[in-house]
Amino acid sequence: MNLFTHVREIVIEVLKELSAQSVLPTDTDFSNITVEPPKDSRHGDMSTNAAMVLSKSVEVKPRELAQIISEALSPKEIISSVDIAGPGFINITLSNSSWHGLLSAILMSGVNFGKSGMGSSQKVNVEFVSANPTGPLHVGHTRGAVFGDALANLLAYSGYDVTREYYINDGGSQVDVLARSIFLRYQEAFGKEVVFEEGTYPGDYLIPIAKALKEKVGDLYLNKSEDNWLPELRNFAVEAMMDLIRADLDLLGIEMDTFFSEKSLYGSGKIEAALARLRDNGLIYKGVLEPPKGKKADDWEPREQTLFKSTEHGDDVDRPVLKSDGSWTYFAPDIAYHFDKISRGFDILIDVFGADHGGYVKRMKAAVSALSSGEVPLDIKLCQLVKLYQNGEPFKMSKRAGNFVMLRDLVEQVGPDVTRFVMLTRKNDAALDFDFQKVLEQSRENPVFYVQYAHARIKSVIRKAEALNVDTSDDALSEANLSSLTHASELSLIKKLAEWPRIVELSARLYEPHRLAFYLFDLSSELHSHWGKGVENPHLRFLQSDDMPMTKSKIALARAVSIVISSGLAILGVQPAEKM
RNA sequence: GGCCCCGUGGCUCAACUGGAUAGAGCGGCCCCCUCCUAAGGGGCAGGUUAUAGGUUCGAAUCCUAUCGGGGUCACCA
Repeated sequence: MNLFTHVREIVIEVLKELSAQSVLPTDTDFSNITVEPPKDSRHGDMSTNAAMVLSKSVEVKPRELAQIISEALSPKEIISSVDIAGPGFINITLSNSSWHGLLSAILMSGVNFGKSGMGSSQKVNVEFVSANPTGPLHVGHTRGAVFGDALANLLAYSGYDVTREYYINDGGSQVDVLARSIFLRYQEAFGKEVVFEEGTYPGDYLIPIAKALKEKVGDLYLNKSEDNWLPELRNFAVEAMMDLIRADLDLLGIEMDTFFSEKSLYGSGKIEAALARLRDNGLIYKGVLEPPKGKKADDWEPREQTLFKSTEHGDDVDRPVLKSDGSWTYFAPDIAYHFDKISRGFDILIDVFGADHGGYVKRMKAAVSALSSGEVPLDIKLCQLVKLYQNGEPFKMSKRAGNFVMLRDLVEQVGPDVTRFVMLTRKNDAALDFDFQKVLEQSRENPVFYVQYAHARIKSVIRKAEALNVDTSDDALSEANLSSLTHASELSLIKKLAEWPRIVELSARLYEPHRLAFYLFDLSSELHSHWGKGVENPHLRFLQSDDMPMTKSKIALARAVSIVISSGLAILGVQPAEKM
């Protein structure tokens, strides 16, 4: 139940009546008309831009048109007053009873309040994390993991049929490197001295993997040359790495629906099929690329390659799909992978990439556009880098020294809730500063605790109400006498709750889950503020020990707030606190 | 040099994709536990939204240029 869309319908209805009366042209376009909460609550409950949007087409000054519209609007039942302000805003104040009706509706729909059919069961594929299977996840992957998961939750909540997917890059030469690195650790496990040269992975995490290998095969590979063990070790290594990665994701409560192997594309004919599709559209040709402009490219030399004409679909230059030696580039299987997603029948594709893959966006979109004849939209959400700080100092991570901060370390220290919430309290395309020490030492100042505390306060007060024999089931509460909730502070809490469905819808439409985190913070702030007023004014406390019907009404309000907080936290993947 | 992202109080970030007097948190200063959880509440100070033009009823938001910061640039994945 979204009160804002409801009121918007009323506004549109009124406008249609006006065009029937020839005040407005019959072909007027109403699509730009919005009904929103005004920034300043003194302007009323809802505000519409209708007069300003339409004034030009009818050649009437905005304020005059606003006058006409507002007169037609005022008799409507749920509206208590209409004002005109500023350049032509029509400000609407709803009757208290309509707010009470909303509160009752929230209690009756419970966790379903805010869910919508907006997605109309369209199939969405959200691909995220997709880290190379060469080691455990580190902090850099965490943001994309949390973002993708929250986005998937949000879309599912909004009526989409969501698949979470992980693309395993197990086809390339980095897997050879991994296998060789494990082989070194394997030799080490037999007491051999080994040297980790440039181009190997020296990380400690391979030691237990090598031990497991030793237990499994004994000294079978020990003094053998590479061609005896490389293929087997590749598989062994990737499986071991994926176990690590799955365990890391599990720490954050993330569960993928599909793991898609790059390697499975080779030899399946799928790469050939995808490229054939492009070729049929005249988008594959042999040619020589220009050297990158302005960039010093000492080692650049003209080279004939097989190219995808991605420029026809918005890219800046055409992209090679075959290397000059005739083998696939990385791009080729990725094209096939996305073609596979399309042929699995997804209506919408979303890729969550790290910012370092920004240069990859245009070509991927070009490929999907070409392969689906523009039918399947691909949205790529880039998560900017996470800059780690320790005591305000930038924390250096070095690949060479192997001192990456691992996802596991992070989650074990600050917990999954803080990790998730903090990562989501930022727009995905803005860089994120994450101060280890700050989150650890000043955890009480962290927004996640603020929200959880609000929830815990409500739970506490509900427990006390139950001790006073108040029936706190949602059914009972929805039948409470809500009309006794007339204080401005109580009403503004209800009004904040009314925004929930539209925040969900907005966030889902823009693929911006961070908006939910900010909303929850605002709602919690409203709750804490209301709570604080109870100090001065005992009539505002939730528990009125000498007036049980009144207590029940106020508990109904508290319960509605907790419903929305827990729905919101569930989308973000954060636990609501019962007690603190 | 090309492309992508960012630039908003001392610091970290919002701002409902063009709306009204640009909002929060932290830090600073001042108040509030005889009271449902003070991990909280109330108040004060702090802004020419990097700069310069443009578009229009109206710009932090869109366009152009400039300046800063980050990312990325064919035979790696």
